[in-house]
Amino acid sequence: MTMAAASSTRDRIVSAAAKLFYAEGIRAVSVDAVAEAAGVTKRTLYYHFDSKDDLIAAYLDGRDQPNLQLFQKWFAETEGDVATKVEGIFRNLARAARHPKWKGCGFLRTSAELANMPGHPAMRIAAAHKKKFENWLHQRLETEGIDGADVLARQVLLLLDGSFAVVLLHRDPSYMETAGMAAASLITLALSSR
Amino acid sequence: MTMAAASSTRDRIVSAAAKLFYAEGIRAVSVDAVAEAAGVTKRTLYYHFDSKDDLIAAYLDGRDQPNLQLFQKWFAETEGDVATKVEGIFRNLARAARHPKWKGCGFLRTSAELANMPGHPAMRIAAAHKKKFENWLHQRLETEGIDGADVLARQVLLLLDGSFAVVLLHRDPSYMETAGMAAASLITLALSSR
DNA sequence: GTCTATAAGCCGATAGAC
DNA sequence: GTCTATCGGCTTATAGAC
Repeated sequence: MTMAAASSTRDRIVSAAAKLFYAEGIRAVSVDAVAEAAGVTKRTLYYHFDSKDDLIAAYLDGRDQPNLQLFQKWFAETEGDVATKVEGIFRNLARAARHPKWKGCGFLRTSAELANMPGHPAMRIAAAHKKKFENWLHQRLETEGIDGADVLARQVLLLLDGSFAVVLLHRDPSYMETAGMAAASLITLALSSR
Repeated sequence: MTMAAASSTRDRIVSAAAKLFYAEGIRAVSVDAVAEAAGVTKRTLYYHFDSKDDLIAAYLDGRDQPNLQLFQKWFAETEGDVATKVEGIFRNLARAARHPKWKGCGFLRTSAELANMPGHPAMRIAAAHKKKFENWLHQRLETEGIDGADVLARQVLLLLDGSFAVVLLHRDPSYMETAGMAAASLITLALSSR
């Protein structure tokens, strides 16, 4: 069926774009390179996407749910109180960052590249992604009866995104464990004053 | 004198590059654009710099000391204990981030763009810059007799760089004040257990 | 929906004159 | 040290056939 084939082609293009954009950066990767990696011609790519900007947005949109679910899985499978479970996210992230292909957070790196285009569709997708994580964490902390769970969720997010940036710069994943300790300290402090 | 003229021309090129690279991103700005903004021809630019990569490194190198001194000034002119003085850095940064031309941290944005070139000269300059800030803060905290001042300095750095990334994404400088509160909490906690 | 072919222009970098 | 002029290649995007 033509529709099914179209959908599958589109997926292959997004998948190839995701691999290249994440590995090399958005502006460093040409539309030609994405088309070739996907095994289609440029004309086919432009049939499925209006522009390169449209393709960038599709790349980030495809990473939204998988990334969120990974964080939630790491939280869920860590045993202990909520501070320990949050610290588990940082520990797992440090492990992931030791993989040679790790290149930081695709959402943050894209937003850094598109800093001069605040209204870019990809910027809105990235902002919404980070907000979803913050809201999810807010709920987890509020369930524990923590006062100021909203502020605390933001502080953990700041430590998380800070560790993405710093580890990308120094190539030293131990900063992520240090960030996790800080997050656990702040949460424990809040728990102790319930 | 020819030497003096050469030096001044070089400075004008670096200054024009800094303005454009920071405002629009490294890969979004062409060598032609930098030359035109500096009021020289491309041939003159290539007389002073071996390559665009060389120019990028000169841009970041020129921002190293001014940025560090700004942070130190904000720390020095804030009244109070060391936790309050560190929080003063975040408060001043939040004020700076409200300027319409603010586009995050040039060092972090450059490292995000060059993530696929770990050995790039600009990456080493950026990493050294952040390390200098961390070391300076480490000394300030150690002077206060804090145990684990090295870990604490890293956690403040993580909050600082996290706030650069998050504020750039959401365009909401209040995250910087939230990060400053977290930094102050962590420092106060360490002070109380001396 | 996918192809071949190409437009129109910008990219980093260089040649050679003065 | 700065200029004019230009190279070869790559860029996003499109025309038109099937």
